[in-house]
Amino acid sequence: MPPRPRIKDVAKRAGVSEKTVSNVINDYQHVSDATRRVVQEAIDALGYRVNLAGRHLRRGRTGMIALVVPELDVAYFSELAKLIVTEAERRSYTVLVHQTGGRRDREIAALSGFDSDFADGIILSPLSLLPKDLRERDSRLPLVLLGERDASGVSDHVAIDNVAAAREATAHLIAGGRRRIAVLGGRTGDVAGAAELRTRGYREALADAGIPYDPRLVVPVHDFLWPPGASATEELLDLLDGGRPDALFCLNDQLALGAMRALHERGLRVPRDVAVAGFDDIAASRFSVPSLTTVAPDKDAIAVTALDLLLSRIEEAAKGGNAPAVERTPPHRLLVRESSAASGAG
Amino acid sequence: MPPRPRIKDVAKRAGVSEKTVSNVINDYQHVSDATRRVVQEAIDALGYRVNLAGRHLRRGRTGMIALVVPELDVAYFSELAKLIVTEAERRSYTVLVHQTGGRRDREIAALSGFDSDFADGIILSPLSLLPKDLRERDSRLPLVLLGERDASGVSDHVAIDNVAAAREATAHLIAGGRRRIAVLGGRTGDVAGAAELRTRGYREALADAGIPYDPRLVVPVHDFLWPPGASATEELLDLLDGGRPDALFCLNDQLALGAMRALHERGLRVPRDVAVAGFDDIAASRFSVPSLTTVAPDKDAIAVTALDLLLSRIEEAAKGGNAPAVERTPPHRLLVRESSAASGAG
DNA sequence: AGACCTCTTTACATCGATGTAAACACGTGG
DNA sequence: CCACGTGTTTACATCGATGTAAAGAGGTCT
Repeated sequence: MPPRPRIKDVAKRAGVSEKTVSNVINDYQHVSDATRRVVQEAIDALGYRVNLAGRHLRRGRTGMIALVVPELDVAYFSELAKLIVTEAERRSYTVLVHQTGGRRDREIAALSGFDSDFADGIILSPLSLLPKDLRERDSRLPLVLLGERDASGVSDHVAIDNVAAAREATAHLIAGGRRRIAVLGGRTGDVAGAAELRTRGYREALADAGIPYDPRLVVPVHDFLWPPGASATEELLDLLDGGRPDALFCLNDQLALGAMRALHERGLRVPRDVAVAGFDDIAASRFSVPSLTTVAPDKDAIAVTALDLLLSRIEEAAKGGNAPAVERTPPHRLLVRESSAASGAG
Repeated sequence: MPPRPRIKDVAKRAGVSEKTVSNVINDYQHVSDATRRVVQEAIDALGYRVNLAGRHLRRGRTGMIALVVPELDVAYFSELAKLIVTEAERRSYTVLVHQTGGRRDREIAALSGFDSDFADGIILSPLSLLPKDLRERDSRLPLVLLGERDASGVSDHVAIDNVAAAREATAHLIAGGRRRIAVLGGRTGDVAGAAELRTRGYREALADAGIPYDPRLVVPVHDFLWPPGASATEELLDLLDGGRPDALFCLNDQLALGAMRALHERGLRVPRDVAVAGFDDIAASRFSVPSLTTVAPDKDAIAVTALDLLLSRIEEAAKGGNAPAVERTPPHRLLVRESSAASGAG
């Protein structure tokens, strides 16, 4: 089989210059119809396709963006990845996927494109990144942060209003007659991560209802997955002297599903004995038994907004601009399902 | 801020030629320690990082592989994607992710690298691709197919033994006293897709046990997701004259979870009234209520094998070789959980 | 006819890194 | 002392596409 044809070969065959072929490929305005036709025929005949390495080198842009998430198999991130890949494709960008495992060193590496300048921009969903890491970043690579508060105002940021969302979810549980509401995955402290913000919203809702805050009900977990959800639940159920919760607000859906599993094993009924609410609205939550009440971030909006921001940053960077960082807050809503029906007695 | 340094700048600063810098970067053997040190210092001082576009153009390889799956948010694929991305990274490759939505035209486009020659190789998990599409493929881009039978022997292929796995799962249900076993997502026909192969295994198990085959119990579905699982189940439960199934063998776990949800809504208990088994062993299946019996393909082995094959193909292609297509069959095992406990009466 | 436009096409340099092949340096053995 | 080998460094061409600037073609207006 012959080697892949190059622009040179197309030019030769069409009897025009290489630049004219390039002009046809790139839809340059001033190309006569006749020339265009001849060139196109040569392209088709030879089966020519542009060599992206050459184009990238010359243009200085790759047409790729990096998507960096903690783990691809965590439903929230895979659902988001799906949307971002799809949306990027619509805009003629290809997505490179990296995983950090939530490790700070990996997240820092991502900030500067993993020691290469390959992607035109980065969408990063950090877990452990500190504000100072952002401030100390020396890369000019366009960057959009997802989901965690960008305390430094250093880069564009897209996240729902975590405090408000958590407050609504907690208020909903309270409205259902629950009083001892635990937070799985909760964390207090001044790091402004998703866990802290959601915990803050929870405390605000308690305060609104005049319910005293019991720190024993805030259970940090290491991974936001099923098993920690189950074990945190076990732990809570062992609380004595009336400390046992009548509701679990889980900071993501996997924790909630793990929790429901543990409740089931203890013979407790959801929502009769314990109400459960989650966060993220992953697809599985609609079909669990019982179905899970959860906060649904508008993932489409998140994906579209992140790409809008990133691509306009890329535009801007090409022109040498440097506009101030932007903060976007896509909507969310509370989806009430079976797991949080009002308690009978109260 | 100064522009990004190039090899030229490093060379100037270190007082050596550009090629020597390149040699240092690429760990070329014959570089004196003194030179190496000087160059490394210049690299560090300037914060030099290779420009991949330049390297790619020169080398003719990009260091990227494309992973093409139907949908990233389908748990089986996102779990696989996680493993493949991780494994590729270990081998210094970066992964480009594409989604086909299971559409044949997209899968065909993937076969030749989506009209660009960007990736060094492709891992494709097809749903609708036909054997003839493979035979007609004119690209020499290294390719590994996942999960569907490569009837044509045209390219490397990695898949578990779907027939045997389905046979084991079905036999397990039969051993638990079930006699009317439905197949959700089943399909008869001669296309050798996963659905057909698994259905074949199911029929073999029935034959082994001397149970007559009832075509009404084979319910094709369009998407392998929860809602079709639920609606197919509704349909089966409406079967009259003793046609109602006492077990559901679902060709993936999402179908199974949707089915369990539908059973729950009809007031049927799993496994007492109806046993359920799935396929794929997605993480959620371990924590559903009841937990789901399922066939667990060895996903690690699949990921590692696919990368082994692909990378050696890439090696080989660089040398102009052309070894015959390879077929690999990673192991699988049946995970028996709550959803398929033996029926009481029988 | 000549000056001047606009539209189309082209020659050439360039993006950054690296393979090739040759030059250079330093020993060793005859 | 010179030929030769091993190890190290370098000049130069090259990968493929495209931006720049200028040349060519054809027409209009005076």
